[in-house]
Amino acid sequence: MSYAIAIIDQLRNKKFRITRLRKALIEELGISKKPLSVEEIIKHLRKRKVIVHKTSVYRQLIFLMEQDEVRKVTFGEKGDRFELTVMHHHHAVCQKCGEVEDLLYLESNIKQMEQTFLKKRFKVERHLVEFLGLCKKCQKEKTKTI
Amino acid sequence: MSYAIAIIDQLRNKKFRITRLRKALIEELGISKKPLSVEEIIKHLRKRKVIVHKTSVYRQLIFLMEQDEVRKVTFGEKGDRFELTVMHHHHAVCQKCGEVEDLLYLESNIKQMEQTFLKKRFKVERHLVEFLGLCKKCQKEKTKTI
DNA sequence: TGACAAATGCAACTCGGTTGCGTTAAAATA
DNA sequence: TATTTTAACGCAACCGAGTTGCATTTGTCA
Repeated sequence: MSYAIAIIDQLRNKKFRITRLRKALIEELGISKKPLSVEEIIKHLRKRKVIVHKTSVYRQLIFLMEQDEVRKVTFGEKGDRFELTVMHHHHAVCQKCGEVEDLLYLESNIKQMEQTFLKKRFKVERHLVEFLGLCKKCQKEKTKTI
Repeated sequence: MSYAIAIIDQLRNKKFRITRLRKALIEELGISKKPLSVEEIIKHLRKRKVIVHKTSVYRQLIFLMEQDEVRKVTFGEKGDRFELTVMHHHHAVCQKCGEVEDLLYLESNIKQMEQTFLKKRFKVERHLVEFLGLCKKCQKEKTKTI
């Protein structure tokens, strides 16, 4: 199931243009199981014959973040990664094979932590909760990590 | 209370040289209440008359990370930040005034989350747990965030 | 279909971080 | 304490993710 159609509709209602890039980018993020780097985005788009300049991708991502449709996440690598806001959750990232697992089962823990802030009167706008390590497979064939 | 002396001693025992920069850097990280950026490190060192090139700071931080005495953390900003491993905990970062509060009271939540991974056989090597938002003070005088 | 602003492509740029190499200074030895 | 060795340093040049300015293209609406 993809969230892309709803997002595109919402943007159209807000009178924003639906360009080839904007549409394809939202669709790609909507079907990706993990947050994507700009490099990955360009590669994926190329596969579906949408050839774009990195500048346009960055500007598009900034636009979508302003509309609160996209969020930046970090796995402690060099570059940033991006995901649809509606798909926001947390990840276990294998440092060797790069496999990403969604951590749906942590949501209650995170909610619980955010309760703590209510008491402290700190208004949480954003959180980073990611776990980096080795997946089951890669623990066996242990070599160098990324 | 500073952790610097113990760390320096340990390095000396491992036959590493204790240079002016190495010593001053460990001491600065040891007295800082928050993880520091390289820019901040250079500024702090300058105040105590230790003038160093950014290259040396980066190399020193890489060395200290290899020795597992220092960790890289990210607050979702441009650059990275660094802290002593023994001081590792999590933070609430105000996006306006930059104030950083240690989240000692989250440790039990994080331990709990890591329990989850034991069941999944995912070996956690590192985690990112940071909360970004507005502190009590800045919520009142609300303007632009960083 | 034409007009117009929004979005795009491209070149040049910024800036955090890295690399190569010649120089300096910790610390072991005499 | 002077001498030797080599780890650590400073500097210049570089790398690459992300940004900016501007001319060109394209989505939308009359």
